[in-house]
Amino acid sequence: MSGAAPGVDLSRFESSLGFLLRLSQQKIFARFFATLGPLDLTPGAFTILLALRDNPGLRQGVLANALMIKRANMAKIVRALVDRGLVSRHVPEDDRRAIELNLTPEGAAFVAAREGAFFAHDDESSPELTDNERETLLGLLRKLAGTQGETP
Amino acid sequence: MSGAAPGVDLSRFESSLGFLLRLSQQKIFARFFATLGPLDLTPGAFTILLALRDNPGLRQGVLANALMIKRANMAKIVRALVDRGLVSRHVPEDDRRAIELNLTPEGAAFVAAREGAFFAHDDESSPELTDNERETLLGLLRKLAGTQGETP
DNA sequence: CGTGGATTGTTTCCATGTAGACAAAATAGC
DNA sequence: GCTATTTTGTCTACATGGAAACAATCCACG
Repeated sequence: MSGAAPGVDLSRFESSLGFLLRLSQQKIFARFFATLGPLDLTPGAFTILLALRDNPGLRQGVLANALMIKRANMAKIVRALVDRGLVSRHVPEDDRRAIELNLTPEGAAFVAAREGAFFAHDDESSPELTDNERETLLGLLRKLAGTQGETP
Repeated sequence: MSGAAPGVDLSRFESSLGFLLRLSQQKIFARFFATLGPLDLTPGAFTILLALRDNPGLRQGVLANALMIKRANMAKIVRALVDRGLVSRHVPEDDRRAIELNLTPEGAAFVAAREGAFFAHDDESSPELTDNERETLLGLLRKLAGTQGETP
């Protein structure tokens, strides 16, 4: 159980989805940071940039819901991205409460320069699994996360 | 994509293991907190109690490694559990640096009173999946997390 | 039209987890 | 035996994410 724990009985957790998800996510993210540290952004922030690349003008709250990021936290991350000149804000005429987000030219360049490494690393992030197993896992996670079947 | 995000194109992430793991874990944990809030402990801390129930006298660092919790954080959680009277510490004679952990009688009662609800909730935590799919997912996550095949 | 309720993003405070530094103890190597 | 290195747990400073409260704005309803 948890490869590095000889002699520790964690068998009770082997059927716990919550536990296994946490462990798996931790493992994948640790690999991310070990390899892509120089990305200069957390995976979450980079995901936001990617989402804006594909969805220009998206409202902040809509993006937060889509990525399951809380509004308070999204405000902070967006603030940081704006301060870095990667994202720009615009208040739409039809809703003075809202904020629409776009990548700046610098933001677009930032994403273009790093996207390849980001996804290449993700593709190689599960050497424990065969390609077939990985695809199966992705499919099940999509279903669990509610991402399956929706199209833009 | 992410059921609640009509009109947002997140298709680029549908093959991202890191993203899907984070989303899934978030979803499962949100369900945990919504249902088992009165558990009075984070899932992680409860997991520690369960692990100690099954592994009495385990060394703190060994437990931290097994559960992929950083030493600094483990020290804090254990401190809190000790302060609550759920866990006791003992310095072993053969290594004065180390600390062995055990459940107190209160700790054991705490676990016994809540374990059923904890795992029952976990068993019901993925209504999006069939039983078969859930078993497949568990198997793949065990493989990914490196928990497969090891026995006490 | 006016009011109550809902929505949107922000801020502050809090909780949780980590990096790095440290001291004490144990181990490895000569 | 001695010294350098590693291990173990703790503490501090920091980072990250969330809850709650709030103001501004929008919407629903009478």
